[in-house]
This record gives sequence, C-alpha cells and structure tokens, in this order.
Amino acid sequence: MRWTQTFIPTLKESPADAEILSHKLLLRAGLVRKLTGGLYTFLPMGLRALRKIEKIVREEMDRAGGIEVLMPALQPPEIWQQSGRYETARDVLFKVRDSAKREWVLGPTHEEVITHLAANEINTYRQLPKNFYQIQTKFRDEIRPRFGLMRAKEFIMKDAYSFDTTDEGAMASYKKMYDAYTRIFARCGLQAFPVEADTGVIGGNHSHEFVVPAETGEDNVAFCEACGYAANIEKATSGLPKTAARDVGPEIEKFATPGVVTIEALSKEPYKVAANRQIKTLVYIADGKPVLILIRGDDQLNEAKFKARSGAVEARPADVKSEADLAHFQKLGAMPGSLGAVKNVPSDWKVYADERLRGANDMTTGANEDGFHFRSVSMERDVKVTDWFDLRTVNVGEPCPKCAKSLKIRRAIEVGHVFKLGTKYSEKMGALFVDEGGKQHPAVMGCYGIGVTRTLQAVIEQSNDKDGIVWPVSVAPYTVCLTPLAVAPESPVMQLAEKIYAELTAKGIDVILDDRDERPGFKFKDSELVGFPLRLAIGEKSLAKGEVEIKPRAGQILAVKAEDAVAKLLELIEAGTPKV
RNA sequence: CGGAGCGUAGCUCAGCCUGGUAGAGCACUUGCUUUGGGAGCAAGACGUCGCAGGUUCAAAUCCUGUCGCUCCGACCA
Repeated sequence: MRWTQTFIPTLKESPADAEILSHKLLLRAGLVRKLTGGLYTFLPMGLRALRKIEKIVREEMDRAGGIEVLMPALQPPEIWQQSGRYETARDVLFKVRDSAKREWVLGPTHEEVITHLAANEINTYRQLPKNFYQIQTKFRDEIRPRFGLMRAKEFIMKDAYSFDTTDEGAMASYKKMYDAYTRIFARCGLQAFPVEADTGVIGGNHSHEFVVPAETGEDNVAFCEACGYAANIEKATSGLPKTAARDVGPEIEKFATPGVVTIEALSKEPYKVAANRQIKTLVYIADGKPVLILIRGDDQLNEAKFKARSGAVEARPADVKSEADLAHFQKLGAMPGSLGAVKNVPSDWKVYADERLRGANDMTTGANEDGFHFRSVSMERDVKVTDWFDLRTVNVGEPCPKCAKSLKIRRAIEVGHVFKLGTKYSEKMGALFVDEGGKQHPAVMGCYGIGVTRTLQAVIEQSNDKDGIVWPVSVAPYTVCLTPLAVAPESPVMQLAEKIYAELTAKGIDVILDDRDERPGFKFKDSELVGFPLRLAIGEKSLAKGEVEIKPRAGQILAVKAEDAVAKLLELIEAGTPKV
C-alpha cells in the first residue's frame, strides 16, 4: 500500500475529548474517529490492526476445536423472556421497534440465540461436545461509555459457547478455551493474565477473567506474587482470621450513645469500642425487599459479592431521603448509625452476615433506638442470621488465602472472560440431549468472550512511548514502513524503494510505502506516531555509501547494505513475532 | 440518575468577568525558498460563536431553557 493511496489522518495534537493515552493515540494515529459518544468509525489503520487480532483469535479458536458461525444482532425479545434476562439485563438491552410496532432487541451477547439453536439442532450425546463461536458486533446500552473503545455502546466481540454432556466434559471445554485465550493474548503481544472472577448476571459457577494490568483499567485485581493467586476484587478473599472469640460475656447491655452515628465516633472517648469489635448494620433493598447486611466495623461491604452470594439481581443501599425506604428504617426503629440486628428485626427480613463475624462475641452494635447501642453482643446468641456469606472487600496487604503472603491490588483492563455456565440456559430454553440409555438431560454449557475492539485498545495502552504507538509485529496495521526521502519516480532513492517494496510484498510482508512528498522529519514523526514496528529509510546520503537504514520502532537505527535490507527485515520480523 | 467541567474555523485554544462589526497557532489553497527529525516567507480561503427563547439601541459575552461531549460517582455481561 502507498501512503498517498490510503487514509491516515494523523493529528499533531490530541482531541480534547480523549482522556487516556490509548484513546488519544487511537485518534492521533488516525485509527478511529468518533461518530458520537461510544460509537466509532474504524479507519484503515485501525481496521487493519483489528483484522489482525481477529485473525489470531480465529486461528486459535479453530485450533481449539471451535466452530465458527454468525448469529443475528437483531433478536426477538421472546428468547430473552425465556431465559429471564429480558428483566435481569434490561438496563443494557437496546430495544427497537419495526414498522408494525413490534419490539426487537439488539444483542448484547448471544447465549439465548445459541441455546435456541442447540435446543433445535442438538438431540443426542453423539452430537456433543460442540463449541460454537462468532466474531460479531454487540450492542450494550452502557450508562456511561468511556475511554474510546474501552467501553462503547457498539463493539466487536468474539463469543463462544460450548455444549457438553457432563460436568467433566464442560470443564475440559473450559480448559481448552482458557488455554486458547492464553495463547491469543500472548500472540497479540499482550501481557494478559487470568484472574478468578465473579459470574455476575450471566450466571454460572466458575469463571476467569483475562486482564491486562493498566492504571486506566476499570477493574481492580487482588494478586499474590508469591503463589500466583489472582482474583477480581469482586471475588477475591483473603486469609484473615475470623473475629477472635472472647470469654462468653454477660447478657447484652444497652447503653446511651447520644449523637454517635459512625463507627469512628464510637471508637473514640468515652466509648472506646475498637472498630473491629463493632458490627456494621446496613439496610439494603435487594430485588425490592429490605434486608440487613452485617459486617465488621472495620470492613467494607462488597456489593458484587453480596449480589453473587444472595442471588439478588438488584441491590442498593436504602436511602433515608426516599419515603418508601424511610419506612423501612422506621420499622426497625432507628436511623442509620443506630441500627442493629439484635432486636426489632421484622420476621420476614433476611439478615446476611459476613463470615468474619461468625462466632464473634463481645461485640457492639446499634440498638435500633436512636442514641443507643448494645454491648456484649454475641452473634450466635443474640442475632438471627439467615445466611453467612463472604461479603467483605479485600484490602492491600492482607494475607493471601492460599499462601498467606501479602496481597497486592492493582487496576486492570478486562479483555476476556470465560464462564462455566452449567445448565442455566439449557434448562430454561430446552437445550436437551438424550444419553446412551435414552434419557434426557440439559446440555452443560460454557461461554467465552473476548472484547476484540477493547483488546486493540489494550494493546495500545500497554505498548507506546512518547512518540506514539509501538505495535507488536503480530497486530501492526503494516509491519514495515518504507520511507524514501525522495519520491520523484526517476530518483535512485525511489527506484530502490519500489524494488524493495515489490520484494517485501512478494514475501507476504505487509508494507506501506510512504510516497508522500514531505520532509524527512515529518515522515519519521508520522510513522512513529502510527507505530509501524520497522521502518526502512532510504536517503541519498546513505545510499551514496550503498546503505539504507532500518529503524525498529523501539530500537536503534541499523545501517545495512541496500542489498541486505530485505533479508535483515525478514530476520527482524521473525524475531519480533511471539512464539506460542 | 447525582456531582463537576466544556461546546467559538478541520484540530488545539484565546475572547466572555466589564455587551459595541469574531481572533491566534496548526491544518488547508497558491507562489517562492527549503529538503535526514513535525520548515520559512508571502498571499488566500475557511464561522448561522451547539440550539431555542429572553433582556438590550446592540449579545460569542448577561438571563432562562434545551441538546451534545468529557470526567468523577452510581451501574456494568
């Protein structure tokens, strides 16, 4: 390709609406342009990089036994009602109406469609296992699209769905995808690693995210450098001990705490109740019903864990400013700051307590009477707990749950997610097969996603320098930028450039010939901004010595004999391609 | 949905407080010079100042509303 024949609108300055580096570089290097918030046009350089990622994904999915299909983005709402997600995922569902006023859904994901297909087409164990995948555009009504391609209303995803006859089979399918993902990200030149993850609304019981460490990421990941434990903060646990039991204290005792409504105030004079001897009582509205959540005073509730453990689809703190919620507090008899679960808890309210409180005694908590607390509270004796869950958020420095060394936390970008789904969808949508004995069972499913457009941006986020993008060879829009410093067709410089261009093209190398009649510095800056892994500069000065210059994007200039240039480039390309 | 900020040339921004005929740099067009790290000079073209009301002799500027964008939070497969 000749530079003048394609379209690479580079920018010297960053557009004002880009905040993070990778977003700025996407725009500055002319990879994408914004249509409106969360919607982008891919320009030639962005599209080529995207296609290269897709090719890697496709090759690895095929190698892992995936079967490529293409499902409709426009879907009937009925299948979403059947799976139950018409309600649970309603916030992200784009809905449209046709001319007959009938409603349709723009697919945010495809469990419903593929399970519908499986229900119709898979009948016998002889047809299993199967793993279908596609690379396709998804639509999600994100409340707040962010950071360019990182969180967009419309994006490209590789999604795969496995169907197995048994749990063990499903785990084997899961493992295959896990391994394929490891290879895919490695081949994309990305430092990505798997972390244990929450399954969220999608359901299921076993899940890993593949994340790329980056300060601009939206996920927090807890990890242990000693043993390799890594988990999303929504899932992570630590090896902290439970609250130490003390000698069984006397009966609970009410005491006056006028004006004291915070853990901190109660920990000071004259009360001096350490935060780790307090029970924090939160009123939450879970799927419309009030519940109490108890965690230790020095811990923070992890809402994701609460939803995952309790099965609640929606959960939010009750708000005293809302009249409906205020009634709940009145029922308990106190406002936040004096709440507790010892007395006055309506019998139909569920009470969830964090595991760390199990067995705790000699605790202090609100008396459900403004201005009063109870002391000498025993969880066992005085509180009726519906369910015990791990509900607290892990903090930096806590002991690793596996090896007890210190945990670290860092931000990361989620680029892939693998789930073992079980039979949630196959049961609801009738994806059944008959076994050897003629008995019917729901297929055991898994689903596996890679955010292809997000992966593209993650590569840029992780691979850049002050001059621009530094593409890994495997996903660069062009591998070699051929830069003749004179472009008149009859000049020796341009004639040599044309010759090398033809030779590299014949070898199957993606090469772009910068045939613009621009000054050298301008062309160098542009090629570095776009980030081609290798640049071959041909100028009169060096050519007088029979030499040309190879500049690896992240390395030093190499002067090589003109006749050796192609061989040297091929060698560098080979050396720069990740071996998986 | 709550909070904050911003909408002026293709891009980055100034002008707004204190109302008086719309600016700079980059990019673009033409010419000359320059030619190994985002060139110089000259000439030129490019705007319903997001939109709609209002106040005023007069509005980019003040007021009201509205739309859009960005960030923080909430939410998030």
